[in-house]
Amino acid sequence: MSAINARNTHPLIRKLETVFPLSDEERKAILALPIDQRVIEAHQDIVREGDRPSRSFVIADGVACAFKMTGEGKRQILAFHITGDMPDLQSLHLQTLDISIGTITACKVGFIQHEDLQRLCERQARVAAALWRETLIYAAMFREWITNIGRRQALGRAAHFMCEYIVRARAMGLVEDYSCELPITQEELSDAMGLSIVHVNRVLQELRKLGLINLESRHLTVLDWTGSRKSETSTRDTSTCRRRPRSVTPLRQTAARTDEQRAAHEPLRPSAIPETALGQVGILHSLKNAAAGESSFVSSAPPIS
Amino acid sequence: MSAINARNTHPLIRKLETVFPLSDEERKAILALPIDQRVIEAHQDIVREGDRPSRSFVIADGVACAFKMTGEGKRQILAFHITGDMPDLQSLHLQTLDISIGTITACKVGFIQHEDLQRLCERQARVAAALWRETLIYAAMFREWITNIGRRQALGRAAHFMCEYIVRARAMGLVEDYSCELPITQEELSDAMGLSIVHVNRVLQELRKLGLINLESRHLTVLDWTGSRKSETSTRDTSTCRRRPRSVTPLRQTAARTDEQRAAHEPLRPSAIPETALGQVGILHSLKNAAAGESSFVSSAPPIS
DNA sequence: CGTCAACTTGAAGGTTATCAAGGCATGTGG
DNA sequence: CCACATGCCTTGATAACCTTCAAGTTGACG
Repeated sequence: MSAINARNTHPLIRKLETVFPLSDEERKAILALPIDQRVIEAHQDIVREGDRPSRSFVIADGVACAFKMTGEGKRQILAFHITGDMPDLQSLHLQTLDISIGTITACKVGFIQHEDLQRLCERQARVAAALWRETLIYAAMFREWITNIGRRQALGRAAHFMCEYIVRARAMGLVEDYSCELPITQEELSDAMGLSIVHVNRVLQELRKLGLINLESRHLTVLDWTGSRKSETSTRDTSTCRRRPRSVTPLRQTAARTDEQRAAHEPLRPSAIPETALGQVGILHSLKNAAAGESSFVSSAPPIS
Repeated sequence: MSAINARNTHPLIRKLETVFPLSDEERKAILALPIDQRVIEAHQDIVREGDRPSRSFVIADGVACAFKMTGEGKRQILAFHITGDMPDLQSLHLQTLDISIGTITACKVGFIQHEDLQRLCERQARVAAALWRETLIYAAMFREWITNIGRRQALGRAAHFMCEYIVRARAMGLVEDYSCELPITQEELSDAMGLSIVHVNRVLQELRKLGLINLESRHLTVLDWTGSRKSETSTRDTSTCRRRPRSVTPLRQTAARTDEQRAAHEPLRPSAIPETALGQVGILHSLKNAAAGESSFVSSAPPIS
């Protein structure tokens, strides 16, 4: 809310400018898009699996989520969407939606007709590319999400989630001092992380006890971003990796963070501490890549003091 | 192998034609792409997390996988890629790779320079859209994968996986009578499904015991696709869904399969049996949506007798 | 002051991981 | 042709992690 109305710009422009600065012409073209703005109250579905929307939408304010239901009636939340996101941008090319999107908090939502977007894309090639890129970034987030759920246990999973969320919020300027609104209930968190509510509750308490996060009245603060309390780098031992013995470097991820990449983001780089702590290795790395291929994603956000 | 060499066409053309028929001009443009074909042996990385490739590649034959490594050295496989796939197409717009891609079997791989692809996209708008769509389909697969790992337990997870794999293979014409090659070890399966090897082994045996699949010497057959052994539709009861009580229709997925969609795919439609059986509800539904928005994805494959 | 949603806690049981060992096929060199 | 190694699959026992059930607490709000 606050930060958003402060900068009174078109959410789409803000979003795209986290990638590259727009030309006047491009900006004008976006501002010319007919937008149908609405407020949708909390806990409502905006679109549903199986719909064939003729328009997409931007979230101008609030938090929404994309989810699927299992045949058994279990819900899996796939992503939380914040200001500037276009959660169903894919429907521009994929007619039938494979996900539902619902609000978490009340949301200000701007609907844009597909035809208008299509026309914009035809005329402004760079904008088209930026939108494509946007969908690719979502895909990268999904990959991160899979890895988190598939290969980390509850504590690390929650820690990772918090980091990821705050990095994303930061890119939209919603973070100050590693601190942001997190208007998401534990039930919703559990559906996002593939855990039970009860266990999420316990894990969050554990994170608090470890002095890693502060989470109260829907406000999240990451206390130990840099991983000052590292519990030894010992886990980073080759012997840990039983799998894939033929591979040249099983712990490839470590190697993948080149010095160049490291240097570019020093202030935000989490340390190489093991799963149990915040500041998890993979997070920024992937998100950063995903976001901009480059530094722009992170560095376009206001610097953390 | 067999089926691929039989139809001796450009893998990219075959792939794109699962979406819509190409014009002669488009076909010519694709055939004119300079491609660097190579054979890469099994269990080798093709590209790695952190790389900044200047080219993408098509898999002309064989199976590869996209994966990430955790800080702890655990591997999560995100997708298996078969003939016709372009696993790192995203690198066309996202400079730094957030995943590694390695071969499972020996692969015939065709590398295409980004500049050439870019030029193709500029000149053939429909091809550009098709490629964009291709990346969107991958994203839909990732979403399906998240749901599978996050909200299903081992047996259903494995069942779902088998269905998904065979549907994908089928779209490339690699399936006959619900039967295809599955040259993937249990270890690799475990990294894909977020389980331990031991447990994957047990779950596969369970599926065999239930008479749902046949899996030996790297050949998979789905025996009970239609779910003839349904164990009552009883799970489809509203009371099952404790979560999200405010939502209008919690079991939205059911409703989402409209009659129209149903009719279009009757022969392949899995029944609405619970998690424990193959022919899991979500699979075709999402994949189908993801794939074509329409029927084309599935129906372009040779019909199952 | 009562209600409701969200959060919290304890106890019990189920699913899945881990450890350890054995089996079976394939391939290689002597 | 046999000994040996290697990769993959299999099995049993034990323990850890997480879910479920059941109940209680807290805070916001009318």
